[in-house]
Amino acid sequence: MANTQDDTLASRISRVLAERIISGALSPGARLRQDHVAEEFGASHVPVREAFRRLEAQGLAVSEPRRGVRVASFDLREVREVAEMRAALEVLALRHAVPNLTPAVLDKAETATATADCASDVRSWEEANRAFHRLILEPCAMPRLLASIDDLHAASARFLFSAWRSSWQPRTDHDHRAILAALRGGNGDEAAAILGRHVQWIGRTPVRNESGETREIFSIVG
Amino acid sequence: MANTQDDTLASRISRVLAERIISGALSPGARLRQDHVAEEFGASHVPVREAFRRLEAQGLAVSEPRRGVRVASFDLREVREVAEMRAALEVLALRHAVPNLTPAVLDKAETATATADCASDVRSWEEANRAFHRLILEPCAMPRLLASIDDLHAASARFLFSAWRSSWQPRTDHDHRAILAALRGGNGDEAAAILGRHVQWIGRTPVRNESGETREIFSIVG
DNA sequence: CCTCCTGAAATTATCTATAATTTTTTGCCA
DNA sequence: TGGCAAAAAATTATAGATAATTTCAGGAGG
Repeated sequence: MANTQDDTLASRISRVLAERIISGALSPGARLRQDHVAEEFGASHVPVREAFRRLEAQGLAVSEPRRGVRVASFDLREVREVAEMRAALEVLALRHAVPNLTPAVLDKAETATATADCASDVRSWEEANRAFHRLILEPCAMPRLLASIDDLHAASARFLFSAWRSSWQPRTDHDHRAILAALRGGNGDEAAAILGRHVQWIGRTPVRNESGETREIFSIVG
Repeated sequence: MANTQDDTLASRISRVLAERIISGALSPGARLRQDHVAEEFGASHVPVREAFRRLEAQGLAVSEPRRGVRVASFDLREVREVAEMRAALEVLALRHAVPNLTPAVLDKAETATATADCASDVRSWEEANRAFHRLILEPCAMPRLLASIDDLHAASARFLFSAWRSSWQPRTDHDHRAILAALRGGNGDEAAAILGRHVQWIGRTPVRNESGETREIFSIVG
């Protein structure tokens, strides 16, 4: 087994459910029935309820008393809200990270960007992109700020996977390279400015729905 | 009774415990024992555990698997972190609130500031101050952002009550008035700039501890 | 054919009781 | 006094029960 030591059952359940919500395996509005989840994980309802509370706090689920828990819905307004919050907080984190950035970290970030550029599917692009942002922000050493940014990245990833369900168009991330160049040149203000603009960029993806109509779905691509 | 309908037991318990943590009735590092809490509220351990998860998400408690839950500790670095996060997010919220601000809202905010200036104790000052910030930010209509700001205000209040345990020195809040003047004059950028600087102001309070030594305790006073 | 109502089934929220594990405390002995 | 072992307490989890509420399916009536 080798999995029963580290942390609590509730947190394992919440991680698995979070992953499913982010990936889109659980659609917005879907009900999360505690007894079904409990049965699936071979657990009782107590840890399941605790997992639900965590998902609620992360904004991935909403709960109405006596009516149960549902996967949170989202719309263009929330995509914009998350983009702006990420811009504000990531800029703050970067400003504090700048004095602690080492060439080694910047090299790792460069590698992450290269990985993202080569990604052939949206899942691996998201993973590499997130790694890039994490790498350059982590040295700010502000745990509460980093935790908030992580939650916003989870929301971002959900929007992204919902827009690019299967297809993915590889792209070269010029912003990431410009940020790295500015950081290497010791120009923290410029790097922060590019990052703020970069994160707020909202991509449009044309999507054909069941009835054959073409809609545009919006997501954060940065 | 009239209290058993509205919401769930778990959320009531978490509200009461949050209130105690913020007010300082529960000190940093204090253990929260689920059975004791359950007994006090005449509840079983299940809703208590759910309440703990919410406190954890709000940053008011920390949980170590198998070792239970404790009231979160904090230090000057976290005070600074919360101040900077508040500055970043409140500025963002104000920028979006500006187009929706009405004279009625600004009048209410002015009243809140007047109430804060007259406050004779730190509790009522904090309440009025929070009302001021809420009033001018709420019209941004960004629920996720406002929820984050609320959590940061809870943390701020905790720092504040810890610094000004009993005493409180009334003060006239010139920043609040300057913000209102700028907003009335249609100068949103200036209002946002003052707000950003205002929230980052960290007050120092000399405090005498048990051994008679004088230390300085820091908190956000805005 | 659609709408509204009703009753059955499902679900939530809660409690009690219990077990296994782990941590903390206590108390003994050197 | 210090260190170790036993006892006590606490956490995490299960199982089963119950009251209240919501959901849903089907039938009566327009």
